[in-house]
Amino acid sequence: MGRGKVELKRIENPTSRQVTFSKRRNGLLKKSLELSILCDAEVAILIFSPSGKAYQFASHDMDRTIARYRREVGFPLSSDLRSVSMEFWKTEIEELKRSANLLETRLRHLAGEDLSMLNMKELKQIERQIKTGVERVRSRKRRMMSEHINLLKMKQKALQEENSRLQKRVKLHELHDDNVSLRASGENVYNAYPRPVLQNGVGH
Amino acid sequence: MGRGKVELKRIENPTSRQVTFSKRRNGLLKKSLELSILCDAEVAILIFSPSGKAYQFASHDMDRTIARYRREVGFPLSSDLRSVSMEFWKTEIEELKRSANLLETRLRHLAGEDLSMLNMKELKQIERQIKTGVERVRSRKRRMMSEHINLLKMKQKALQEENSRLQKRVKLHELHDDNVSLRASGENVYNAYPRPVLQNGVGH
DNA sequence: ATCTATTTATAACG
DNA sequence: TCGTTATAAATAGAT
Repeated sequence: MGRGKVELKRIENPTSRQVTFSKRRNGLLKKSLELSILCDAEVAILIFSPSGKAYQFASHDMDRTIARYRREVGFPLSSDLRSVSMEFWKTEIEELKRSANLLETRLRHLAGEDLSMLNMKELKQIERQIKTGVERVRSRKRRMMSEHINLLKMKQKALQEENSRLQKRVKLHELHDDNVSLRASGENVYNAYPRPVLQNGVGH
Repeated sequence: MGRGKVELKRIENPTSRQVTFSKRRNGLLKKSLELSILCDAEVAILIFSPSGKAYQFASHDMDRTIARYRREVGFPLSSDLRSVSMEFWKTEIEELKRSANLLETRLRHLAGEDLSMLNMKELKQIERQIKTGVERVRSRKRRMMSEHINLLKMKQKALQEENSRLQKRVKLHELHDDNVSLRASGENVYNAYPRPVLQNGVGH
C-alpha cells in the first residue's frame, strides 16, 4: 500500500525506517483498537522501538491481560520478581526444614533412637541430658505430689477445725436443752451422764 | 476497506463478528510481524476472542517482552498470581514453623523444661519416654564397650600368637647358629652352656 | 474458503 | 512530525 511494494526485511535507511516505524506503529495500535471494539475481543500490544522507547495498547488492562495470558499459556516469567521471591521463599523453607530435621534428630536421640552414628562422647552427653531431664520431671512430679498432699492436709485440717467447732456447738445445745428440761421438768431423765458430785464445795 | 464502510462499534451479528474477528486477527498478527522485521522493533501481541480462545505473537519472546514492559512501566501485578503464590508460601512456612515449635516443645519437655503446663498423666508419659531413652542409650553404650573390649581381646590374642611364633623362630635361629659355629671352629667359646657330660657312654 | 468492489494504510516525496 | 498522493494491502459482503 504505497507508491512501491516493500520487501519483508529490515529497512536499511535509518530515516525511512524511523518514519515507517512511526506510521505502522500507529496503524497497528489503531487496528488493535478496532479489533477489540468491533469483535468484542481483549487485545494487548507491547511495542519497543529499536531506540528502546515503549508503546502499548490494552483494550481492557495490560496487567489483567498479561495475567490471563499467564493462566492460559503458563507462567515461566523468567528473570524478574518471581524468580527472586521464589529463591527467597525457597531458602526460607530450606532453612526451616533443616532446623526441623535437626530437632527431630535430637528428639530421636533423646528417645534412644538412631544412636548408631554417635561416638561414645556424644552418647555420654545425651545420657547426661536425659538424666537431667528425668530428674527435672521427677522433681516436678514430687512438687505436684507434695502440693497435692499439702492441699489435702489443709482441707483435712479445715475439716477437723470445723468438726470441733460443730462438736462444741452440739455440746452447747445439749447444755441449753438440759437447762430447758430442768426448768420444765426437774431432773432430766435423758441425761446420760450422772451429774458430777462436788467434792469440796457447797451445792447451790 | 471493503464493499462497505464499517462503524467503529461492536458488530451485532454474531456470525459476521466471528468472521471479522478471524480476518482482522490475522491482519493484526501479520502487521505485527511486518513492523518487527521492517523496523527492527520488539513487538508482542495478546488477543483473546470473546469465546476465550487465546492468540499471540511475539517478535522476540513473550516473557522477555513482558519482563521488559514490567521494567519500563513498573509491575503492579496486583491480584492474581503474586498474592496467590505469596499465600501458598506463607501457609507452607506457617506449617513448617508450627511443626518446628511442636518439636521444640517436646524437646524441652524431654529436657525437663517448661513442665508447668503439664498434668500428672502427661508428666508420667514423658518420664516413661525419657526412661526408655536412657535405657536405650545405656544399652548402646554397653554394646559399644563390649565391642571395643572384644576388639582389644582379639588384638591381644593376635599379638600373643605372633609373639609365640616369633619366639619359636628365635629358638630355631639360635640352634642354627650353634651348628654353624661348631662346624666352623670346633668348640664354641661363646657357648654359655658347658657341653653336657655324657655319663654312660663312649666319647667320640 | 474464495472472490471482488471498495476502503484503508502507507511509501515516496515535499 | 505533518500533508499529499499514487498505489499496495486489507477486508466487507457475497458466494
